[in-house]
Amino acid sequence: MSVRVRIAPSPTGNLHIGTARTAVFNWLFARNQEGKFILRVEDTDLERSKSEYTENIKSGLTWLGLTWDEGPFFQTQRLDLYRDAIQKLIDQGFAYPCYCTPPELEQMREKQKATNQAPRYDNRHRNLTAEEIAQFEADGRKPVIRFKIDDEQKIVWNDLVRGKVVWQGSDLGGDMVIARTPEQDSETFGQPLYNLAVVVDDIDMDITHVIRGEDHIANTAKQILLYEALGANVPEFAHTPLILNTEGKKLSKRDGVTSIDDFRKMGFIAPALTNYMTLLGWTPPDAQEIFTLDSAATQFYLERVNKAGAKFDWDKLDWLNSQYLHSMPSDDLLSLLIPYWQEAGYQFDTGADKQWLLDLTTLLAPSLTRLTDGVKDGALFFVDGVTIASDAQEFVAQDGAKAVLESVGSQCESGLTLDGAKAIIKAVTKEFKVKKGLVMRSLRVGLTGALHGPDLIQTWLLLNQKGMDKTRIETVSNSISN
RNA sequence: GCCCCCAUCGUCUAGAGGCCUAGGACACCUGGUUUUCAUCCAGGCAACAGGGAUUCGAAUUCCCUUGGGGGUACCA
Repeated sequence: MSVRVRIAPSPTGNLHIGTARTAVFNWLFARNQEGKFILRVEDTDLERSKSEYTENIKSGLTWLGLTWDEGPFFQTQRLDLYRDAIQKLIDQGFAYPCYCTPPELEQMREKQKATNQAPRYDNRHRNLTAEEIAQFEADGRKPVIRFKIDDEQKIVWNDLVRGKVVWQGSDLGGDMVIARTPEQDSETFGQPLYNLAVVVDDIDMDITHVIRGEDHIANTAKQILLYEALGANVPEFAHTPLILNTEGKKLSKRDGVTSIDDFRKMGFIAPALTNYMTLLGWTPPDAQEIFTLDSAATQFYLERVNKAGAKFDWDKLDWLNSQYLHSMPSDDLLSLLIPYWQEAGYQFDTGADKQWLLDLTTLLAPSLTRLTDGVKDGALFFVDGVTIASDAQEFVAQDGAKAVLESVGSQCESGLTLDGAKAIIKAVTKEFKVKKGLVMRSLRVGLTGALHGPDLIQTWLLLNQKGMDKTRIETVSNSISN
């Protein structure tokens, strides 16, 4: 049987890094096994689900390169399927109506906690008589549907990343709710709940491997029972470790930046992000740390996925992102940078300025960690005018600097070449009998207002092509007193 | 509380009984390259949670302790 896996996000928020990482593992596994990767939107929580989040999830997965082979499927469009399954479970005696009210359940749990017992449903309505049911109905109570979970039974599965996992039925919290209270009088039961819907869908979609976060382990035990009651084959399960925050807790929306959208806006690129997410819990056999999704897929095995949670490390992500940015062809990098520059309001013509933009990209590339650094570093080249840093001001106040700048400034002409620039620097060094360092550093201050920056002559050439060198040098030299 | 899972440098990890004096990467520190910053290169610091058991031999197997995490809904 061919492999079929799925990513099943719930549209209650933007695409989360944890969901994305699960998607990565599923995608890699599907690719490795030449199987199918399916997208299913779990929107049975009508209260919290929003279509804008669905769009965000789809665009996020696409941006990351995690394309799906089938779907997206929506659970809200498959309600009949769940309804049939629930009815079947009731008919076959696997499920029954429970008329307990939320306050009653609340009270029951309070009592259990008070006596140091595990809070659970005590299965009190499992064997209601027809008379009792009639009485509840007459009282106007509406039932939820509960699926019987035998306390005595043991649930066992061979987890593909954890090995054998054993669960005791009694530790599952009692008979589980699979359908909510009906909202309309005509209905005998309401909306399906997560565990039921997941199983029905996974059966219907012939899912062979369920790869998901470790936080679902307890659900797996419950779901296996559902598979069996529905007479379906139980798929393989693999529970991946969680991504943890700095405190070592499960990364949640409250940890600030967690949505894929946020990472994109911060200047991370998709290949670096997927590379990093993969590395969080998995290492390729060859120990290579920088790899594409495609190459990882060729050697991806669930058995190599770690068991322990992994803390999210910004430093490592930054490093990976910078590696990608540094090794990328200039025109690729340029096209990534352009949107950021445009958003910053920088004026340029992508046609006429093409070569200039490419040269600028080459100049800036080694200093980029995130694409957003290109905005900061590029300001100098797109925005006229210069502000002088205090240490630069100080440097340029020394003897000779002003004269050097005035001399260089007077020699600035359009059409400056590399050799021309070198010749001017050499001539000025000779003329004033100063060290080359003084000329270079003064010139840097004259051109950029700072003591540090990328290659000076290239910087000069680029500014010259935009006619910004002469006036800038003059502005700075005029600002020097004496 | 109860149940489950997990445990190697600060972080991500390699390690399936002798190859481990525990390897790599990030971060950090030092040096080199550079007019400077960045890049790049070279080097350094730094870990098997603790205790038992098995074994000639344990980071690797087993048990206990400790620590961390997850779950415990008419959320997903």
